[in-house]
Amino acid sequence: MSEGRAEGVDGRTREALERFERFLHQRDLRLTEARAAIVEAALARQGHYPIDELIADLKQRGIRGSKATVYRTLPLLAEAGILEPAIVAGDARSYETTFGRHHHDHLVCSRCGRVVEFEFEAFEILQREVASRYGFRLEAHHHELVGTCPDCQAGEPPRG
Amino acid sequence: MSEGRAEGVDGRTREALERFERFLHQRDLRLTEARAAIVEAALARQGHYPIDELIADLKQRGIRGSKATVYRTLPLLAEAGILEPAIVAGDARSYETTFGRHHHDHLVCSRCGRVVEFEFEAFEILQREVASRYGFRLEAHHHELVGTCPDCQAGEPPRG
DNA sequence: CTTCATGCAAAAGATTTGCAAGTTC
DNA sequence: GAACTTGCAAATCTTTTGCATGAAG
Repeated sequence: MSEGRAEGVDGRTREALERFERFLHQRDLRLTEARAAIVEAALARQGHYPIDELIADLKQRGIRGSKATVYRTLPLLAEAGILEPAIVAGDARSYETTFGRHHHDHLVCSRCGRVVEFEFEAFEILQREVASRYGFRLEAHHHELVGTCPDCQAGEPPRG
Repeated sequence: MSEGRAEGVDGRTREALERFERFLHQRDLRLTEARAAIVEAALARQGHYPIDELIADLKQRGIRGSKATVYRTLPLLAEAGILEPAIVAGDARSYETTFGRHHHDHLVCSRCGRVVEFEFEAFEILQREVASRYGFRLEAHHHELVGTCPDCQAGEPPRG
């Protein structure tokens, strides 16, 4: 990174870059151009994305960031609290950019793959309850509901 | 399968074999020796297991069931409701044998990997609530709490 | 200049597939 | 016999690593 970075980048992305830079400094690592490009690509993404889509995004954009660099950077971004590995029910590894977003969980359509986000405070409360019941200090959770969405129910063939 | 199958097998395993056989019949597939051996190995397992551990079990036991056959059989067992892919937070694909067991969710220690199972009816109720709010027909859910278990908290170095 | 980062290509794993030979109905 | 299975090896895919070269402090 030599010139003024992050031109044309929105506020959330800029904040993410700042947070990442702080995080890296703490470990004597550096915010390089390649890493910044990956942050920008991740922040531009919505919802869940498999790693190779992120790599494709990078190729389309500036062209910087090799596959290996992306693989090396994603765990750092996760540790820095910028993104999270997404629940995987067997398919390819995916991530979700969580920086600057409210916590939410997901409702996934098993037919069409549509993802609906929901927030429901009662879950958070009960989760703390369960953790404390077992003496655990709660750090995170994965919660995903799977079902058939209204559209797919409508287009469904009558039960055979 | 020619000789009397399932000798020395417990009731739950026998029921699983029966269910699987019915499932296979519906599709004009067959309950072969290799498939039965995989069912037995899966039913003998507790908790989460990566695929290669199941394969190792098979090698130890009767020696039948090649890697490819196991990979081909696991999705069938999942469809038959005998096991389920386990939540994966990034590592290797694992399964859990659910046949004949109460539904439960998991509390996982992020330090030592210990897994505690819990049942909490309130979650189930709220999940139905959320699904119906969005018009989804609920089919399944993945719910995992991540934290530090009591033992690991005790053995923890004082905060630096 | 010393340490860290990158890209490429090779390596390592995990999963899937093609196919000839063996089973089951 | 026709249809379904299996095991093996080869083919794919995904992710990780080694290393020489290029930046950053």
